[in-house]
Formats: sequence, C-alpha cells, structure tokens
Amino acid sequence: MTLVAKHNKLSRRSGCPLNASVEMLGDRWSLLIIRDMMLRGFRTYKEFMDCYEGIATNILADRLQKLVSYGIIEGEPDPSDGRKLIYRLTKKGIDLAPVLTEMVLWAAAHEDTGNQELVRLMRADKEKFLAGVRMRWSNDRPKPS
Amino acid sequence: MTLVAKHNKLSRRSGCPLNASVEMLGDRWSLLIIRDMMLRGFRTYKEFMDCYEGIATNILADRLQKLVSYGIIEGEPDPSDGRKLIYRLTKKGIDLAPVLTEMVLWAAAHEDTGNQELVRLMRADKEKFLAGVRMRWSNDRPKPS
DNA sequence: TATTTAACTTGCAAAATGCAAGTGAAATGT
DNA sequence: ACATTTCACTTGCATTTTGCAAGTTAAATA
Repeated sequence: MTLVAKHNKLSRRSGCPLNASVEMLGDRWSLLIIRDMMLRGFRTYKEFMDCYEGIATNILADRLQKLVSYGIIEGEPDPSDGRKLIYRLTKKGIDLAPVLTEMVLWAAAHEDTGNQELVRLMRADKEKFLAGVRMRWSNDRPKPS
Repeated sequence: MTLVAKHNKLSRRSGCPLNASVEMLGDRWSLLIIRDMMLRGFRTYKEFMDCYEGIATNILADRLQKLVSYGIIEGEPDPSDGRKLIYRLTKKGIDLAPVLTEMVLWAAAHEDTGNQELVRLMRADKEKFLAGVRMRWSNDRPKPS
C-alpha cells in the first residue's frame, strides 16, 4: 500500500504562486526535511529524529504527513522491514532543488554560515549541481543516494 | 534617523545556510512582505495593511521589525510626512529575488495558481526578470518603482 | 481647534509548537 | 516461544506564536 497524495487545501489566502509556496513550505522544518532527503539521502522517520535533535516527534510526524498530502514526498513500507516507512521525494519535491539552492546561496552570501563545501559546489556550477541532484533522484532508480 | 540593522541571533539550530534562511524567512508572512516590496513597490505599513486583509496589525509590525533587524529591509521616516515610515529593501533583501523567483516558478509548475502574467515573464527569461528587479531597486535611486 | 490618518501597542482568545511519556506492531535476542 | 528492543508514531499538557479587537500617540488635514 503506497501512500498517495490527497491534496485538499480548502481556501488559499491568494492566488499568487508565492503564496502557495509559502503555505506549503513556510514553517520552521519542512524545507530542512526536504534538504536532508535531497542532499543527505534521509528516508526514514528515525533518520530525521536522530539527526536534528530539536524537532519534536509529533511535529516531525505532522510535517511528514503534510508533505505527503502536498505531493512533495511519498512514503511506502520497507519490503524488508515491516516497521519502517521509506519516504521519497516525488518529482514535485525534486523540483524544489532550485529553491533550496537559491536559499543556501543567499544565506551563505549574507550570513556567517557553515557547510562551505556545499556552498562552493553550488556556486561553482549551479546547473551542474542541480543536474546531479536530479540524476541521483531520478524516479527510475528505486533507492536514491 | 535611519533605522539600522542590529542582527543578534543568539543561537542557531545549525550552521547550515539553509537553516539560517529558514530561521529568517520561514513563516507565513515574511516572504509575502518582501514580494510586495519587490514586485509591487509597497513601502509603508498602511500599504501592507490595506492589501492583505489577513495579516494582523501586531504581526505586521513584528515582521517588519524582524526584517529590519535581519538587515533585509530598512525604514526611514518620510521627509514629507512625519507620520510615515518608508521601508525599503536593502541589498540583502534585493538579493532574495532569485529565491522568490524559484518559489513562484515551482508553485506555478505544480499548483493551480494565478498571476500567470508574472509567471510567464519569469519563465521566459529569468535573468532578464532579475536584472529588471535589481535595476528598479538599485540603491542609487531614492525611490524604487 | 477638532478630526482624521499612520503606525503602532495592548489584552486576551485560539492555534501551533515543544516536551515527556505512552502505544502497538514488527523484528531481534535468548 | 517469549521477552526485549526498535520503529513510527500518539497523547496530554505547558509554552509560544498567532490572530483579533480595541486602544494609543504623534503628525497632518479640515
């Protein structure tokens, strides 16, 4: 049984595309979850939990559900371990790569931040970096990373 | 008296640049405020208030203050009307244009959204669009738009 | 001088978030 | 086979953030 997106936003504050983005992603955790899937290959609840100490268990569960309901990620049970749910970025989720990239480059340019390696990689050749992400996450392959 | 940015985040959840971005912009209103300054030339509290019914007066005040404290916008009194405060994007704020652009294009590609005119413009030539924003907001000019 | 306007505060209710503890099904260890 | 551990969550409750309505203050306008 694969979890499927059932996206039923009742009313949107405005028709502007940016508003839609903000309503889906404008919170403290969603983009970080997506980043860790995209860049670090996280796939299970536990991986997220162990990683950022800071996110509350109920909030993580809630965010994962919401991302599924928006069609940004999808979850299916691990065939080799019935307890585990494997989350994966959908096409829609992978398409957030340029958004994440610009946010990373902006912060790196204006704030004192770490992970300079990633930043250099992105800055050196944005398109190449994006192509890499898309390749590693191409939907043909069952397991990215 | 020009309000100046005094940016003193006490502790950051992680050094990742994305985390920095999310901490500054990851809420329901900040990016919309920036969009309206960038694209619609909004400059005063009242303009924001009148526009989106939906934002609470105290939240708007709080967000404007925070954006100032992050150095994304700055506010100075209108010389011709002592009641008014004119807010303006800083360089750091203008540099958010690529982030907004990617968020708009992402939502437009995956959601049912309005403002197709803007979307077409952005899609047709992203760099040209960005150049236009930067030009209109170049710091030489006192009043953008 | 009286009223209006702009930009906020303040007080309080409602919603979202965070934290600790608990649950239930599946795997693992003995 | 049975007890323990692991995984992916809930639940309950305190704290924080948001939203709404009603002030407030200084400056402009009638």
